[in-house]
Amino acid sequence: MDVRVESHKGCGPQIASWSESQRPMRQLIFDRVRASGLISRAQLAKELGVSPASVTTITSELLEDALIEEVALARDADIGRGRPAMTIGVRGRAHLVAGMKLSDRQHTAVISDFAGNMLADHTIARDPMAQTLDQMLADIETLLDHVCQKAAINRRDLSCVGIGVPGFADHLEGMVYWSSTLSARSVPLAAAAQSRLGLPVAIDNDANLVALAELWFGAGRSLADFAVVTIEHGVGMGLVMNHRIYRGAQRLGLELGHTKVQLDGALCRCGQRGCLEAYVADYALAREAVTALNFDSRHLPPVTAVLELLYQRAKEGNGTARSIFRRAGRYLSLGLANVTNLFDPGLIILSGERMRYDYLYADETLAEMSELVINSGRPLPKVEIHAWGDMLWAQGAAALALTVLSDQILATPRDTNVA
Amino acid sequence: MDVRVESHKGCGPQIASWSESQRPMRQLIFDRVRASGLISRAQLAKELGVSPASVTTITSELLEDALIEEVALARDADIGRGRPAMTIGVRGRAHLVAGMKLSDRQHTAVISDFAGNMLADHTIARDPMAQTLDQMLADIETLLDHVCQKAAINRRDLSCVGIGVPGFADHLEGMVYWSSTLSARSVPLAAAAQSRLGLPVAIDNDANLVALAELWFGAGRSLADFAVVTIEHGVGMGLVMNHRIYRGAQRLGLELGHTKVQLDGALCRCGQRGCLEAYVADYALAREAVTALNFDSRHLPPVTAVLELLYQRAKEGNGTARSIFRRAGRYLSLGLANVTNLFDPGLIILSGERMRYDYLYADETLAEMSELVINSGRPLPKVEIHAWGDMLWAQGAAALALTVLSDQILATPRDTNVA
DNA sequence: GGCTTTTCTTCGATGAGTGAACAAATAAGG
DNA sequence: CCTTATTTGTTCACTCATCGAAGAAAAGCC
Repeated sequence: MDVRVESHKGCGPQIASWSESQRPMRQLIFDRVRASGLISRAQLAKELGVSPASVTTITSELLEDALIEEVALARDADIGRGRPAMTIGVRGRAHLVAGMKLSDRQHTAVISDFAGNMLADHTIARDPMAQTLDQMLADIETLLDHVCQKAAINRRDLSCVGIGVPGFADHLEGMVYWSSTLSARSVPLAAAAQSRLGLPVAIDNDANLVALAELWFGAGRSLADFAVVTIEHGVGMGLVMNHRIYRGAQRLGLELGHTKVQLDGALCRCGQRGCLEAYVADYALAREAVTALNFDSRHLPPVTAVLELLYQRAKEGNGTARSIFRRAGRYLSLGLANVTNLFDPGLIILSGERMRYDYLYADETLAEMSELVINSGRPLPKVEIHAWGDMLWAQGAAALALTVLSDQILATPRDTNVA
Repeated sequence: MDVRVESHKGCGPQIASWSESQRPMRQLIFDRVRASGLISRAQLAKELGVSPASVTTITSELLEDALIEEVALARDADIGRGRPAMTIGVRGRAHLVAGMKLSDRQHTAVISDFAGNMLADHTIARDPMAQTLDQMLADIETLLDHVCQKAAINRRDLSCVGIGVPGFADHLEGMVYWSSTLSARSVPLAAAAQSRLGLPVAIDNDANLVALAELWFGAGRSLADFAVVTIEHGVGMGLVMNHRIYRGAQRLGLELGHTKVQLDGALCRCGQRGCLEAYVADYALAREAVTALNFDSRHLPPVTAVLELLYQRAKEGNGTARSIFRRAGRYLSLGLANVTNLFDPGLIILSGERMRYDYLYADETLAEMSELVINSGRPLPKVEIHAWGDMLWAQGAAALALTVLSDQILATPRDTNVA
């Protein structure tokens, strides 16, 4: 009957092995406790879709390991009858981590406890010049010691350090392939810092840190997917997909600042032409400002001062100054439209100190963006402006350290880390 | 001692519930068998990192359900000593599915068995005009009946139908928000086809089908991440991430064709200006050709004929014709560079019948692309050209139907589908 | 003071997966 | 030809995570 020849050449994706796809419930429960701050066991069971029995078992293990603690709820909080809930939260004192953001003009660091409470911060200024690895390590060490002193702790009390750098950083490999702050290419920063500090170190691209900060502390906490676009000395992007940072297939993607928006366009500091960055980053505005405001090119004030002056002139009604911001705004809207067309996120967060130059994000810009997004028949992504400072980036680095740390602690078999 | 105030406001992403993250081993084993074509139980255990005992248990269940079958290996295949392996493969006869690709000038369909073997195909030509939903459903029904007849099966023997359409299609909701082939917007195509055909129907954007086809049958099978760019009447894109199709955060992303490559640029058929499509899609070339070749604008030949002529002229050395291809090539390289800068895939597959106009993908274009990709210190993605026809798209649709079908069969508790 | 309600724990049951032993089927070697 | 080594596949008792049900604990309500 069935004379059809059945070949067996196979089809379908060749997916990796079994063990990787499993995320143990220990981690899920811990993550949930940390995300909630304080939560009762009953609530945990409901939210995770797990039996109360399992929650009891696992939380008692975590309590025994002193990773979480029971906290009596404030008296006025529980309304309604029934046995009052005993809430649990992450035990902040269990571990301490540091987060640092290295950038062109300053390095910032924070100390955070295991529950994500910020205990201290510190900033050191620096010259915007590329450093050698040794210089950078020295800076890192100094900064770390200062912030530890502020938090009244010893450096050895830390369990992990997270570091964010501008440029091409591979989180997984711990490599920095290029950074404006480093003179050398392909630097194994994570390993170098780890041996210098005697502490576990995790690194990442700085834009990812902002995304992580929004995911951990900000607007993104309740969202599965959103994008963060940072505009500072360069233009960066971080993307959260399904509650995770997406770093590109080979972990060096999302270089929004260097997507081309114009063939043979404006010169970018990367050496290529037509990059988005070459139209909207601070140096792009500054170099036009120098022309427009007739500066003496031999005695240029710092970039921030130039921009401040340009902003003043624009507010006063100076047409040339306005047109500079105007063009940057138009290209920004084009860049955001492309992000929307490609990633279709539900929310785009614009971040960066310079967001206060509101010409950049004027309603005009957002309206333009909506005109450049292909009309798919569905609502456009919301756009939010978060003009937070460098502290946020360092907090993202702390969050990075916390993920690495807690994953490591919880993944290992229990009896090895009873300490 | 520790007077630090510990607040418990919580931090970290708020991830969804437990049950979703689990993918049962039944599915993993089945997927692996299908991917391998023929594989022994011992090999399965090794590749999945699972004990042989579990493999025996689960495969015997699958055998009982007649989803897989034992196939004696060819005599000359087994070299080496030890008990010869008994290989298993997906039982093709277990189910049949259809895949269809609807496009402007033709509709294509294939019949595939459960193991992914193509049994028959059929194509019907049509006028490039938008249809009503009823007309499209009629076309679908006719096409399906024809291809079933060729495969000598009854329509009711099918277990699932996969359909790909150009435009904005939401796979999850089964909605088509806009398509060049449909006159109406926001059409619930999956539901409509399902009730018309009396069969389960899954739909998707057509570019995703090519990505799926590459993932199931082509170069992408061994890769976790790659991108597919299709150039036909429009420019589409499919992305595979971690062995899965990525559809954008809200499932309508990856509209590469409508990313803007020029402010106030060429007019696109979407009504906006500066879309990549407006420079490299077939209609973009054709409208320039009409000017360059001095056609009588009242009696235009079909687009394909115009392009063919343009290609001839360019090959003969006609400067204007060459410049048309040249410009398209430059913008294509810009688009590919942006894909690389954002997604950083290891491989980009260029697909589409028109890839034979090799001016578009000349070494020149690829060289240009590499100059537009930011130099991260790591190798550029490979670019492959696959000039396959519409049949590939329909095969992708069949793969879509197979994923939906097998996930559904394997996810349900076992005893309910012993039939 | 009962009664209801909610939280949390205890304990036996269940089921998925494993390890180890063993049966089966072959090649290599004397 | 018979033994030995080797590989495949199965069986079965065991572990471990999770669940359901029952019950203990701690409140408010009447």
